[in-house]
Amino acid sequence: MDGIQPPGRLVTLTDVAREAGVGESTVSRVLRNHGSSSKRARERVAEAVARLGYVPNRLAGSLAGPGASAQLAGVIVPSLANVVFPDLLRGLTGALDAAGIRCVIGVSDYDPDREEALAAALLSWRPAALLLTGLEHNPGTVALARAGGVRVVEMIDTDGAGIDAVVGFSNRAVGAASARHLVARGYRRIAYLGHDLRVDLRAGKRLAGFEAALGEAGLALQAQEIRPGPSSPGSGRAGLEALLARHPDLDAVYFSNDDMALGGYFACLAAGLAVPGRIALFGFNGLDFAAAMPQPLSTVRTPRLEIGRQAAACLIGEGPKRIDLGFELIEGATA
Amino acid sequence: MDGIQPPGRLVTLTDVAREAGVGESTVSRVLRNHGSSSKRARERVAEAVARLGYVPNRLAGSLAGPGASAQLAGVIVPSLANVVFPDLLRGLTGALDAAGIRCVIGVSDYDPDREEALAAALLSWRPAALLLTGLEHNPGTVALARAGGVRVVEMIDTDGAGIDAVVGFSNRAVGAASARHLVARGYRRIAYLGHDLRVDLRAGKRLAGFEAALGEAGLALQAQEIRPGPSSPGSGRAGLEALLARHPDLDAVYFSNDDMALGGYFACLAAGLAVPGRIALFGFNGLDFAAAMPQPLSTVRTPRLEIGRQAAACLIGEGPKRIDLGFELIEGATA
DNA sequence: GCGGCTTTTGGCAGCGCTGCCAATCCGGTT
DNA sequence: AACCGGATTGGCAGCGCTGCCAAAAGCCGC
Repeated sequence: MDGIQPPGRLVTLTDVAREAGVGESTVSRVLRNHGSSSKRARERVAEAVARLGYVPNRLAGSLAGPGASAQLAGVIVPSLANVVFPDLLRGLTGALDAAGIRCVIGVSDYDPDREEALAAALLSWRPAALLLTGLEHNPGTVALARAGGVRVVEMIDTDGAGIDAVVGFSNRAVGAASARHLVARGYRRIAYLGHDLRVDLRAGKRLAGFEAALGEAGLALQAQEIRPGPSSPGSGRAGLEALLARHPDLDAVYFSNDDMALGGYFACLAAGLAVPGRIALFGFNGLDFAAAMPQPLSTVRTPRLEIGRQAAACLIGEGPKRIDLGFELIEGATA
Repeated sequence: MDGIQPPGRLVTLTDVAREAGVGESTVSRVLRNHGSSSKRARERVAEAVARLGYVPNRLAGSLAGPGASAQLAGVIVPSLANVVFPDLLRGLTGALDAAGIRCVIGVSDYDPDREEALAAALLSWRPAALLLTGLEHNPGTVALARAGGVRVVEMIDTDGAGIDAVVGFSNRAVGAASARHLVARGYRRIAYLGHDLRVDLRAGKRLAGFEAALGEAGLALQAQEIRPGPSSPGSGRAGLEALLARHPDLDAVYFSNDDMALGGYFACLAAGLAVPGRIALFGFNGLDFAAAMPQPLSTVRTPRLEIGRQAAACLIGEGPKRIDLGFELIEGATA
């Protein structure tokens, strides 16, 4: 398999051509199944490839080809700690795989400057597309994306104008729907419990939509608890405990996401507070565990995988520029 | 920023050289900060780069350089649905970022053939390293990895021989430690509840270690429930319900991971079964939520991020070939 | 103002591949 | 037997960059 190569040098297409006794162009054509070639040529090339263990060098291939690399996609996500983004990647890689496109990933840690640096770094691989999260970016990032000569897809958020293609749902609408649900269920003394909003702008948009809808119902947020650091069940539990200590009269809490809500639920279990009788809980994301809870979590299911898939479709088959995939409110039993 | 380029062509190093009034080699040297250059040259190049919005083409750079691309790492994980792998990626990207190395990812869906195809696809980008999950691969994958002329790092599992470098912990030892813990706590009628073992070989190794340790204590697994599909809280809940229906006399359950265990905990809450009085639960992974539960989950914390970091170190600074990062048994309150 | 030295510079080949084009081949015609 | 159109083929330039090397520039002391 690994042949008798002088260890320093890998097998090249030229080696294959020599071994197969055909020209380089023939090998190239056969391997890419592009243009015409005789059965005999195909067989000889296949044999030589197997014999030498040839692995094409796409660096060279992409450089020589016309549109530079059309085989890589640059993806920048703010985090990998939040299930949302791996789910997004899952949808992406799944759909891109079939097209032979690989994802090169960058993690911005919710830092726009880092995002910009990553955009430049990823563009230097001349990807077919640049996939960003959200609509808010540094001017420099936008300039890079525009000048990069690549398709740009902004994922998850549709509340605002995008650079090129946008695939996601309206976070404002999610917040509004969540508020309307709580109001309709009769909750009046409602608080918000979230993680750092300065970094997670989409959570901020949900909250804005939530407050707006509350306002329309003549209500206002009774309290707001913002926990430092990333969202987590631990943070949600501590947050709800803190919130209820300060505002014992609350009857419902809107969490920035399901992880926080799960922590809140644990806090209620631990303190023996009836859910939703004493306090109602409402999440966001519709994660797996939400449905498995003794009382299914009331939340909003977001089409994370589908966003990834549609984003992939956007770079392959020139789909529409703007796709709103909506969301689904899950009534659950906690609110 | 995006200059006055004819839209088809991106700015090249030659353009920068012309704009700056210096030679191409000078631009190259300045940009890579390699070799000596005058202050004046550096300034002129910097200006030209900014003026033209130049983004280097690493495809070309890597092709021209000596060791092909040393700036990409190919990573193959079996799944992105299990938090473990995003965590791994998180550690990896974090550590690799500083070195300017980007990860190209492939998701094998626990399929060795797919893994092999992905290995070939990733190697075609001439990465500096190939990072695999686990130690079990197709012969073809191993051959590719060896012939690829790249550093190979196998992550997570240390129970067996690796191709090149191995970073992880012993899954067998985790299983054994978990069993000893349960035995020491007095549990005797112990069952295993997991997801499909044929695909998740590491879960199988944990179970093997678990059963071996049980055997040493003169005990045997009372029952075993394998749920189809991936692990999830929903699957864990349904699994525990099924298990207890068949074997009401169980006093402890070892889950394939925390997600499953969380589902089991929910099942107990829903059925009003005392944990650990009526039934003890033991997980694996040490996820965030485990500590936030009303009763902290008894589990084993695995060094997922650290595995990623050490794997990164393996490709940068020629670290040791084999790193066992161990694990930590968390006593919790559920077992 | 001139060697002798170091620093800085530009030209150019070539990394492995693909696209283009001209050459060759094949089978059937005339 | 010479001829024709399409299928198949190989040669070679060139993608954008880096490494090498020789040339040019700068610097020192005399």
